[in-house]
This record gives sequence, C-alpha cells and structure tokens, in this order.
Amino acid sequence: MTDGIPAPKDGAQQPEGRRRSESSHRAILDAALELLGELGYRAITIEGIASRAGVGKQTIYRWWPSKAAVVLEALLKNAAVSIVAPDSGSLRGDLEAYLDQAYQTMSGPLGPILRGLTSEVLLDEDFKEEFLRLYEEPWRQTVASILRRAAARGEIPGTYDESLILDMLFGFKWLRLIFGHAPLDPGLAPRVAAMAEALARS
Amino acid sequence: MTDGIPAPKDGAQQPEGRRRSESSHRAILDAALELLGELGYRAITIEGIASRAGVGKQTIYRWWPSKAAVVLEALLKNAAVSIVAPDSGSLRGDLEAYLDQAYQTMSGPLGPILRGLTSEVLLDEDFKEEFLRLYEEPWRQTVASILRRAAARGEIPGTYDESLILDMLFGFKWLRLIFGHAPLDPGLAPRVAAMAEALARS
Amino acid sequence: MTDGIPAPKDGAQQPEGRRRSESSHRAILDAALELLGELGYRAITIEGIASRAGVGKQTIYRWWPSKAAVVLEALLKNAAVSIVAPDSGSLRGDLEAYLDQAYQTMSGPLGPILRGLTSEVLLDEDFKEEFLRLYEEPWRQTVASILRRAAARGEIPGTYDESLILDMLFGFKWLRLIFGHAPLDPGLAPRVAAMAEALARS
Amino acid sequence: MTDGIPAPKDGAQQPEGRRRSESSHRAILDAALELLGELGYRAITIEGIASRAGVGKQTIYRWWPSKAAVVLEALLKNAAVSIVAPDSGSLRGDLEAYLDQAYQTMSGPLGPILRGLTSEVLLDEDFKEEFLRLYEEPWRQTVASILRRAAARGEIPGTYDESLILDMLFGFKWLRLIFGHAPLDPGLAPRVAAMAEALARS
DNA sequence: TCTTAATCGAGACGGTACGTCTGGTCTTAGA
DNA sequence: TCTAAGACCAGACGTACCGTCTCGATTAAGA
Repeated sequence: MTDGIPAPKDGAQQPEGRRRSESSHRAILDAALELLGELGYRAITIEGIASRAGVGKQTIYRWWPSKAAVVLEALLKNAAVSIVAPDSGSLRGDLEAYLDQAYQTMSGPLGPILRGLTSEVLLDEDFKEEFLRLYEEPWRQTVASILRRAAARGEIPGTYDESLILDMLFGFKWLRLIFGHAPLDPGLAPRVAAMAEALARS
Repeated sequence: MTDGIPAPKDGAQQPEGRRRSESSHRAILDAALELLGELGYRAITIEGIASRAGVGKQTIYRWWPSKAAVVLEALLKNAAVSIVAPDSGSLRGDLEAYLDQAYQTMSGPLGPILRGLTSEVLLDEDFKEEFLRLYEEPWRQTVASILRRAAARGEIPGTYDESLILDMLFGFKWLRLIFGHAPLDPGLAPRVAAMAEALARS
Repeated sequence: MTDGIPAPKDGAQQPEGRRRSESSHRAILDAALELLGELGYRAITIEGIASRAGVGKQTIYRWWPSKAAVVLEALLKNAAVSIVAPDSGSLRGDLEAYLDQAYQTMSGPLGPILRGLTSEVLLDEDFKEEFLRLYEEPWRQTVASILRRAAARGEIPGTYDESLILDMLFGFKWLRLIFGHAPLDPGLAPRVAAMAEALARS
Repeated sequence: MTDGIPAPKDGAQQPEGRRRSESSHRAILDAALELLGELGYRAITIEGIASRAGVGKQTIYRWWPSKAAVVLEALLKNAAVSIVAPDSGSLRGDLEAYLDQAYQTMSGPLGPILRGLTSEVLLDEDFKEEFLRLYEEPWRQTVASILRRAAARGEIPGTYDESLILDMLFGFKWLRLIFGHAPLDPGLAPRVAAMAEALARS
C-alpha cells in the first residue's frame, strides 16, 4: 500500500461521491424494529420508518425495494435470529434440539413478524427469493446436514429422500405458524423428531 | 325446521324494504374472478371490482368485510374447487387419489389465487377463520376420514396421531405452494402417500 | 310542474352521485386566503391548503387544476376585488376615478397576491386564459366603456385607438406592480389621466 | 483598472486553493441555454443543468443563488441581447428604431425565456434587483437618452415627465409579452412612437 | 294506493401512503 | 480551495384506494 503503484489493484473500486451513511442505515433498521413491535407488520409504512429514523424517504427507497426488504434486513441484523446448529451425536438428539429451537423461535415475538414477511413472500416474487436465500435456506441447510451426518454414521440408509423429509418438517412448522390452528409447542419436538426418523428409515 | 306456523311474530324475519339484488351479487363475484385472472390478487381493488361489476362500492362493503372475503366467496362458488372424496378401499389408494387431486388444484390456475388469499390470512385474523372454515377444513376432513376408515379396516393402528399426520401432509402442500422452491407435481403422490402410511403405522 | 309530463325539461340535468360539498368549497377558499396572508403566494402549497381547510387533497385536485386557480377563485369571491365603474360625466373625471381605484387596489394587500398569480400567468397558458377572462377583462371593459362614453359625448374623436390606449394604461400599472421600481401612488391618477386624454385626442 | 503591478502583497489577492474553473462556468451557461430551448424555463432545474453540464450541483450553488440567476447570466452572455442605441437625428426616428428592435426581441426566441425570468422576478426580490440592473435598466437608459437628446434639440419641451413616459412605453411592451392578448408586431412601432411623442409634447 | 324502509348506482368526501422529484447541504477523493 | 459525484434531510407533488357519506331512484311490504 502507498507504494508507487497507482493502485488500481482490484475491480470493485471505491465509488465516487459521498458514501452511504452507516448511521442512517442503522437508524432505519432500528426504527423498523421499534415500529414492528409497536404497530405490527401490516401497520408500518415506509413513511413512518423514515420519520421515526429521522431520515428522508428517498434514503430508504435508494437502498431497499420495499418495506418487506427493510424488515427482513432488520431481522437478520438481530442476533435473535441466529441458528444454533446442534450436534449431539445422534439423529434423534439433533432433530429434537433443532425442532425445539425452531418452535421456540416461531412462538416468540418473531412469530408475528415472520407472518407479515410471509404475506409479502406470497405477493412479491423478488422478495420471496431474498427471503428464501437469507432466512429460510440456512435453516434448511442445518437440517440437511443433520440428516447427512446421520447417514454417514449409518443411523439411516443413504437413500432417504431429503427434499421430501425437509418439506414435511418445514411444512409442518410453517403450516402451524400460518394457520395457527394448533400450537407450535416445543413439547412437540420429540414426537415430530420420531416421525422424521421413521420417514428417513422407510 | 321452524314449525308450520307462518311465524309473523318476531325478530329475524323478512326485513322491510328492498331485498338484496341477486344480479349485483353475481356481477360482483364474476367481476372479481375476471380481475383475478387479468391482474392477480395483489393488483385488484374493491374500487376496481365495483367498477367492473357496474355496482356502487357501498354494495360491496355492505355484504363483505374485505376484498379477500369477496375473492374467497367467488372461489367457493366456482365448481373447480369442489373436493372429490376418494374411497378406493385401501389407505394407500385413497391417499394417492386425494394427493393427486390436491396437487393438481394447487398447480393449476387456483394456485396464484390461493397464494393471494393466504397473504391475507396472515394479516387478518377474521379472514383467517373464514378461510379455514370454508376452504381448508373440508380438505382436512376428507383426509381425516380416509385415515379413520383405514383404522376401522385395521390397516393402521387406532393410535395414530391425526393432528400431526394431517399437518405434515398439508404443511408439505402449502410449503411448496408458498415458497415454490420445488414443484407440486401429482407424480409425487405415491411417494408422499407411502410416507403418510409409514407415519400412521409408526 | 308535477303535471303528467315526465319532465325532461332542459338539457343540463342534475348529476348522479353525491353533490359537491359547499362547505368544503368555502373552507378551501378561506384557507387559501388565510395562508396567502400568512405565508405569501410562493410558500403556500396545495397540501397546506387542504390541511388547513380540513379537507382531502383530492377534493382540491378534483375541482381546481392548480394552486393558482384556487387562489384566483378565492380572490374573486372576495368583495374587495369588485370594480366600481365610475361615471362622472367627463372623461377626465372617469379616468381619475378609475385610476385612483386601480392604484389603490394594487398598493394594498392584493398587490403581493396579484404578483404571485402573475408569476403563474407567465408559466401556465391555461391559467393565463382564466386570469385574463375573470380578473383582467372586467377592468379593461370598465375603461373601454369610459372611452366609448367620452366619444359618444364628443369629448374625443371616434377614431382613437382603443387597444393601444388601454395597453398603455394597463401596461403602466402592471409594470410598476411587477418591477416595483416606482410607486403606484393614487396621486399619480391626475397626471396619468391627463396623458390618457392626450393620447385619445391625438 | 488593476495596473500592471503583479501585486503579490496583501489581502484581496490570489485566493488559496484551486481557482474557479472557467470551463465549468461556460459549460453551465451553455447547458442552461440548451435546456431552455428544449424544455422551457419552467421545466428546467438546477439538477438538470448540472447533469447536462457534467458538473456537480454544488458548483452551481456556489456561484449563483438560483436558477433564474444562471439563466439571466446565460442570456446576457448571449450577443442576441445587446441593444443597438439608435441615433437618427430625430425623436420620431430614434423611437421607431428602438421600438422596432424591442418588439422584435420580444417576439423572437427570447420572448418565452423573458416570460420565465419575469415569473421569477415576481417571486424573488433579490433576483428582481439583478434583473432590473442587468437587463431592464440598459433599455430604459437607451430610451431616456433618446428623450434627452430630443429635448436638447428642442424637439420636445424640457418639462416632459420621463418616468411616466418610460413606464408607459415599457409597460405597453411588457403587458403584451406577459398577457399575450395582442401581438408585439414591429409594425406597431410608428403608432407607438407617435403616441410617445404626443406624450412628451403635452 | 300510499307509506315506509332498505337497497341500488353513482360519486364526492376526509384520510393516508405511495413512489417520485427537486431543493439545498454535506461528504468524499482527487486535482 | 475547488471540482465531480452523489448521498443526505426535507417536504411537496399528484395519484390511488380506503371506507364512509350523501344523493335520487328503485323495489318491496304493510297500511
């Protein structure tokens, strides 16, 4: 660095002009989370977030395509969403740990927010991609590797149908979140884990 | 019901004044379906439906609480939604017939409309009740009775966990509808039916 | 009336739907005048008028094409704008009376408002037409008939060039309003009247 | 002015740092004129001028207080605005030459631009001063000296009211430019010149 | 046949948020 | 210190719908 070279080192250079304000960025995400807590997803607006954050509306529209995108990023920046990948040594133990964690998340304060985001997923194809990539995929990968480790250990045959098993487990979880016709009690974890094991063995 | 008496007495009787216009009623449902096809759920509005139907907005607000309610009724009035309850004599056969039918429905033109309605389900508690009662419950009852018949026949033990099995099957279906990450091919029916049977036996 | 005839008497029938709210109409004009006084023409906005009047923005956009149009109507509804047509029996007397009145108007609180409207006249062809028709033309007609009466009386020859004389008189007035380089003192009236008479005689 | 001395001494000297870019200066004025021709005064913006000139907005705001000021300078840098002071030897001849020139200017491509600037004059006191000083005053001086020469020659009495005569002549011109209710045909010059002479004699 | 009451189409109403635009300021890196 | 670039806060723009509210006209039922 600071050597004689005019230093066009890599491709993606520093852009001209003023740089994005990190403080505004944070203020927007914070405001979004606050308002989510106070009003719920449906009632919050870009205008409201801008006003609460002390920011021009344009500054939001410049960086996010929709309120759903703002909320998603606000959520992901929040540690509460991070996944703890279980590794107990047994399929049953791993599944129970994962399910317990998942059901707990859905039943907590994140539940209503996820419901709001999902309503957007259903109407906005672009946001759906983002949501799957950033939120849902990590959860799926966690379970996928639980299954793969179990197969490597010989607990289940290597021929199990990953796609179907994952979609049953995640479908079960989302269905109860969406329709709310039955609780997502962490107490369900053992029974569901047993079912998943049965599926993987069949 | 309500004995032979002409019953001029009391309360919930024939109201005075002009009766609800059946032609407007139909025109509204028809307009809603047309617009759904042309614009999709998100883009349609009460205003647009009223205008297309040649009807005052008030006439819609008088009889339905939201656009979701209009669309739901329009859907239900449509024969395409009716469920054919299978009865092949075997659990596997019944499940396959049901799943084939269900996946076909979701993959057809109803798919996007159901996605729209589901986005409303996530935001509007009252509509969720309606939707569950009028649309989802009949499907669930169909599968529930398939299982009960199988138990009666002795194909599966009477101790199967109905709630969990139903939510796995329906969760699988809704998950793929919502996220669209994998197809809802009717070809899946045999594999999913086999899994369901395994679950019921376990 | 109430005869057997179905009474489609004249063409311009009563329109369907709810009628225009006269109270909103007045509230808008009143708010516009208030804000003109407080902020001046440049600083007032449609949004501000709507808010002050307790009215939806659409209700303004429904009936007026621009804020200039609102202000113009507010002005015209105001008695302060009415012209007193002078008739003293002599050209000189009539001119002096008219000029005195005109200069007084321009020098009073209406001056700044007229300046604002004129700035719009210069940018908006449609509004220019309205302004000329509703505000300026009556003043011109007043002076035109003063001249015509003088000609009828024989005070001036019938060959005077009305268009040029009017444009000199009105140009003088507007020039001083616009550029403000010299006052529009009513004391000028006799001198200008004398000049106008000279022009009409030449 | 500013004698030959290189004058490195003190105060109001060569300022530190980078000097004003003459090329940016020209680019801004050129861009302003181009956009005036393409879009008209109302539609152009500082942002648009900056973008067309390849210049930062700040560079405009640093040197001019408003878009009107930019346009005014762009106009004055343009030879088309220069006044040819007539000197035919007679009042009538001078006036006709001046009026012909003035009406021609107003009727040409400058007309709409002057209308735009005038709308700004009506809203912005500071700009009004600039406009009067830089654009209008030279025209007035031209006519004022025409009159003075005529008085010196004895063509008109020395008692003529300069202010009134000028304001009548210029008012006539501006009125027709502003309201556009009658043309500013150079053919009017002889008649208006005759009137002006009559006024000066009266 | 007249009255009463609820419906109808139409469309204006007070609101609210949208997404865009421009104004005028501030922050970079480079000249 | 100036420059080009461009992000920033602010706030009005004009539009779209919301759900409610008149209107006059229409349509039954009961008087």
